[in-house]
Amino acid sequence: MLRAAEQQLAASDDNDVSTRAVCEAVGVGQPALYRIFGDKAGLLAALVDHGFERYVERKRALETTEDPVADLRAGWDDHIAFALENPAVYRLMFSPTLTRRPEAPETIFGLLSATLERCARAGVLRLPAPLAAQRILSANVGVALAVLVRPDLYSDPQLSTSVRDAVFAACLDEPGSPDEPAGLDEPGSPGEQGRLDGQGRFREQGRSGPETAGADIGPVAIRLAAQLRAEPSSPLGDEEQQLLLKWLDLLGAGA
Amino acid sequence: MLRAAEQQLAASDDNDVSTRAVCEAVGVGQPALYRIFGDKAGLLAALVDHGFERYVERKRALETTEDPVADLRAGWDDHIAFALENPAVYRLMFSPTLTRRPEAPETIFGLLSATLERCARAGVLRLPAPLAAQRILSANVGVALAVLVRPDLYSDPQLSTSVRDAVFAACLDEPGSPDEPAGLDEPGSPGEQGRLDGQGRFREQGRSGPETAGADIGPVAIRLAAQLRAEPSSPLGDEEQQLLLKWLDLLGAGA
DNA sequence: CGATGTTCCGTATCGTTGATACCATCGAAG
DNA sequence: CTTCGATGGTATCAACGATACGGAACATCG
Repeated sequence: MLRAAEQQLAASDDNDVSTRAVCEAVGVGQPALYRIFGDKAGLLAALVDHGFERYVERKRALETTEDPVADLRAGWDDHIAFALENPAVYRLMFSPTLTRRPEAPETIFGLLSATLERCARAGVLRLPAPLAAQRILSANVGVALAVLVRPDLYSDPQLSTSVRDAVFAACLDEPGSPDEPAGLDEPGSPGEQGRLDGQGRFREQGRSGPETAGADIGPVAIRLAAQLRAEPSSPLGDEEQQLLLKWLDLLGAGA
Repeated sequence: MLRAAEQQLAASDDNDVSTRAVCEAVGVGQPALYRIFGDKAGLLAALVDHGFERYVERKRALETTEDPVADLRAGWDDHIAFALENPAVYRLMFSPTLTRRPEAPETIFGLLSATLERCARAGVLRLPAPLAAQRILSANVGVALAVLVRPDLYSDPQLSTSVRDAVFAACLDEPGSPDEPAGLDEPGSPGEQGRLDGQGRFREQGRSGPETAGADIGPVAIRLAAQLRAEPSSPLGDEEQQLLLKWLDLLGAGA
């Protein structure tokens, strides 16, 4: 029945389905639908949940490499690809007019935050993961809806990648920022979004043990401590500042 | 009649109106509506056009200063403000499920491109205006819809400005790139969504004297805080860690 | 084996909504 | 006064969401 509903949804031009048509396509009466989903909104909610399920499943299937930033980019691109491959369901999933708001987006936030946490562990995340997730997802959905609903207006083949890199650049702290030489990438080959980085940037920290994360915190703590010592004016009091410096030295020593 | 329709639209929870209710509110029969707008989609289209009209009118009312980049930022903020002030109409205007697609968005593109051309004349635009307009508008709509439809998930009061600056940074070539004014605004106070625009946005840029070194402390503190949050294992105790994070946030906020 | 209850399905139906046919009223021209 | 076009309203149709009611199949129990 969900299949039939999705087909009819994709076929219809106004992204709406009638319970009669769905039931007739499956070969049952309307009460069956109402017994199963309780409501038309229930049917649509189930459809949305099914869409989110596929979305999450797909996202989980994306292999996680040792480069969390590359995974982040792949996640963005996969989001766009999902939207373009399932336009009807995507429109429904992110439609501003939803009676029942699904809880799946929180799962999405969780997945995205997980990747972002990996970035944070690598020391390239400049702000808390939840905030970065909000920025990334809102922009991602905006671009997806734009190219989905008005491809005539949003016709730049590099729209997605450029907004992606822009938002990422604001959240991450990459050594060699890609920095957008717009138009170098062949517009005709959008499939390959291009290895802007690649060569295992943080490999030099190298030690494959669990110490890697702690080793990344150290330099940052040392740097901050040095800055604080050089800059006496601080919103903190003297005693607090002393204690903070002590802790930073502790973190810098790597425990 | 448009007023009545808009009121009913704002009142209804599913962003839909019935022709009967609208006509009854005005005091006429349904045929009047169908003679005027021809269709329910026509009524909604007129409503959307009316919304775009106000939007454009508002945008034209924004004074143009000698700083096109500031005007660009004001335009973004005004877009968000319009969305928050007219949620129902905005949802309709940018709803993915629209039968009749209005031509007003092209006017919006024109206005935005005009400001961008001014940026280009000032020598700060890094790419053709139409491409920049696509990036800016798609992200702008995405953020607006996000904070409009799911304020519970997109609760960061700095979401709009941060995405704005990120996208702008990718399109423009500013001498002093703001580069992360995103202080960690207290996550514990999500209730106040308002006024994301901008009372003297980057006032801190006024580098007057030795403060320049202090300006670098913020980002480093934010980064270290993010790393610490992502990496629970720490040589510090829980209470110490909490206090340390609080101080780091304080330093990150620059206050 | 028969009675009873539960579950499921389908037909028929209700209330609402979008959309329209048809008639009434009114003002202007002849 | 008559005629005609225009405008507004009543009644109505078709489709839709939603539900009440009855019947069939199956299981359970006496």
